[in-house]
Amino acid sequence: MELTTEEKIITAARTIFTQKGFNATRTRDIADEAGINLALLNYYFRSKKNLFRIIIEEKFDELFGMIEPILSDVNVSLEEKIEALAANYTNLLLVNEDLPFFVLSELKSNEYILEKVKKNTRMLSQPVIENQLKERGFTISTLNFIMNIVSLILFPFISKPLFVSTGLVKEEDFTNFVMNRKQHIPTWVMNTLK
Amino acid sequence: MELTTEEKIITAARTIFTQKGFNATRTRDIADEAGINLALLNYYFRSKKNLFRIIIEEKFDELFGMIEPILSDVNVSLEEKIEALAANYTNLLLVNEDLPFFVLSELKSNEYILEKVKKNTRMLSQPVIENQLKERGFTISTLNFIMNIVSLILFPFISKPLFVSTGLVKEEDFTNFVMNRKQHIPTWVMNTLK
DNA sequence: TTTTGATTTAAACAAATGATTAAATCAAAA
DNA sequence: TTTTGATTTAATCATTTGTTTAAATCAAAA
Repeated sequence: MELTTEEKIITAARTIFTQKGFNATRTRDIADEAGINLALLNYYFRSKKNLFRIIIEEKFDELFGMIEPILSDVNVSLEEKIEALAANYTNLLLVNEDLPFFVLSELKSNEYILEKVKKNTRMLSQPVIENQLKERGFTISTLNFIMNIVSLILFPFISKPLFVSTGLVKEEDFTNFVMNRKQHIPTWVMNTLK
Repeated sequence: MELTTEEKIITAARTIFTQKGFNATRTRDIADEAGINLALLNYYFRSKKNLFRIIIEEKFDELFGMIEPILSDVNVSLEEKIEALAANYTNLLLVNEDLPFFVLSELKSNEYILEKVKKNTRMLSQPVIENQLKERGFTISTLNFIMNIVSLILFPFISKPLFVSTGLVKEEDFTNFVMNRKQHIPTWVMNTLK
């Protein structure tokens, strides 16, 4: 591998921060995972918090970057929007299972992230959706529509530890489970509109 | 107030543990919240972990205690089951907003809770639901049926910080938002079955 | 009142942990 | 080869935090 020390640290930080969150992460664990000396972490990134910002920014964009472009496109029908969201998110989260929990968790405890959300809050795709719902004669509120879509897509990933530990879903079946849901969610959501 | 020292500590622990989780909670914060000396906490409960067990056990039962009796009752129709779950959970969580996130979070990091889940895993109301779905000619899998209900009910509480910080939901509207959803969820879920 | 055991307090300990320091090493430029 | 600046290391520091200790206080029994 041809990673610089800096890249090794970031890679390790990404792994451990997303797994354990900011507070539960030890700088020593990052150093070990990266195979470097502890002091190097502070030498390159000044502080744990600084390093964390890089990761959370990256993860945040991964999770929320796609939703706005899809929802606000007037040329994409409601059906196509749900399909695109279900497909893209499921694929993303299957290789990044900790992502939703991580972001929601840090949002609760991290001042900095709250600010970031508020800035990027042109999540105002609402008008477009509102129009499309009205045009088709659907009476559901835009907020409920969005909440339902996001719930059905994200919640299985957030609650996976619960469902696996109860035995309701087997670890090895989880991928198939969400891949299958991905295909049903558009129908389910459209059916709620009638 | 007529609380014993022991009760004051438990009350304080409940507040702080559910808000911050096990790791982020400081025994000193519990002591302060309870208005007692730090050493009393160990005098009465031996350790932080011990105190935590009492709280998590309690909260765990609150969150999962109701689901099994409702789902496994053969005399309760599918519609009534969804209604009961939506109503009971919404009411419970409105006065306990941190509960779902807290339990899911601790489930990920707490060995002890995993064991507790596995024991109480006679969450095998599956056969009853499976029958009721089959009888009515619905082809959705039992697992998807349960996952959809739970997602639609719980996710708004888990994602509240996100939706509030984006401005999609105003803090003061949240109660109305979920009270309104509570009434729609049974219809939405039944519509996914067609 | 005296005694006894439970309760409470202030102080301190030990381990964990983020950060810093000073010295060692290395690689490129002169 | 020597020099210079970047990189890396081992050791240490300071703070936080769960827990313990020893003494003080209090309330009930004798």
